[in-house]
Amino acid sequence: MTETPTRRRGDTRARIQEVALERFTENGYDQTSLREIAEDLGVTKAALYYHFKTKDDILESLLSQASTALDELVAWMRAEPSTRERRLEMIHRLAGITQGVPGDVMRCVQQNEVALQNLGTSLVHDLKVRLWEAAIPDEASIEDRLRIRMAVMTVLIANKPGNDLGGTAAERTAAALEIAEDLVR
Amino acid sequence: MTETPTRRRGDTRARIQEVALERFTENGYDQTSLREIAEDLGVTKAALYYHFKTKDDILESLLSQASTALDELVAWMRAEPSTRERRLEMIHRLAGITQGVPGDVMRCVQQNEVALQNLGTSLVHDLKVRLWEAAIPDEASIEDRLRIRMAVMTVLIANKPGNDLGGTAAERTAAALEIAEDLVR
DNA sequence: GTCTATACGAGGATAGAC
DNA sequence: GTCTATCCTCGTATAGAC
Repeated sequence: MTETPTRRRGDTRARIQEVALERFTENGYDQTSLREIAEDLGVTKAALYYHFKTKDDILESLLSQASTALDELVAWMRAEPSTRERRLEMIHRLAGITQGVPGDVMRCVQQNEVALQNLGTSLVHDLKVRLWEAAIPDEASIEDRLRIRMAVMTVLIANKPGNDLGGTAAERTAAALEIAEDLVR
Repeated sequence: MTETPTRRRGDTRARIQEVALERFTENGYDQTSLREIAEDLGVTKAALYYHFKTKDDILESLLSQASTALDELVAWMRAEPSTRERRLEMIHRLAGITQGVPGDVMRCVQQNEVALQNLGTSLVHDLKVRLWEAAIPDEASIEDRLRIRMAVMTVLIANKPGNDLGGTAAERTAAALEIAEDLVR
């Protein structure tokens, strides 16, 4: 019954996310203006405000996928006591997530760490922190706490955009997992 | 001959740096406005522009101390071929710098990593990168490159403000150096 | 339901008076 | 050496056309 429009419509929200994801990842959240995004789509700034409450809201919407995957990982980690085997398994799963989630989303998360910290809504507030806190056994020393943290960061850094480590994503991840074996104990 | 002014003057530049250092470290570079700094000093925004070319310029001026210390470390590292002993010594010296430099400056550097990356003038551009590049031997594998990088980051993270690792600065640094021993090879 | 037009206050920055 | 006045862009908000 309803006409199919000649130009694709109703996907404006998705197209905003598309452009924002690219810009936020490439140039950073703070350096990306709403005007820039709007012009790229051929709409006005105000149109963005129909689809999203604020600029922050756009960023958050991009993170839901990564956030969900990491939430599940945190839940999995918390389900049973933290043994070395489980900690290592967590690191491996994390590596899978960093590559599994639509690549650009994870890159965007890492590229905008600081912007994320300044988001009041801590639903996505410091995904890393929640992760390593779940992994730290109760009686851990400072060194052990730092070790787990560095293992998590090694995996993330190995996949960080522009890290100029060279090699393929698979090679970098493999190297990160080797190092994590040394770190986690 | 020249009158001593009733209120101290001529030190406005230094006072700007004082306030900026505190604000940038506490609230972040992007979240600190020039109006905020100016009002705190009882001057106008425009006055700041007499002493500094841009807002970025203020940030850069704060970093000169840390930058100098790290430049020297890079130069030292490059002076001789990179052996394991030298790499470890470099990490130890780095730990000394992170505590030796007037504490707040180093904290400011770490608190504003991203802002620094966006500074065109790469005099201070990614202090860390210059450091680990100097430390990496020519034929290093991806894993070895990543290992050195993580060793540097471990030291920096151990001293990062708000990392909630607990313990004293000395304890955290000691832990970081232990871990670095495992990483560097 | 989707968007344009328009405006506001705050941001960084500049020219020029004093 | 410091300020006023001004400019452009930013994120945000609302009224109303379609």
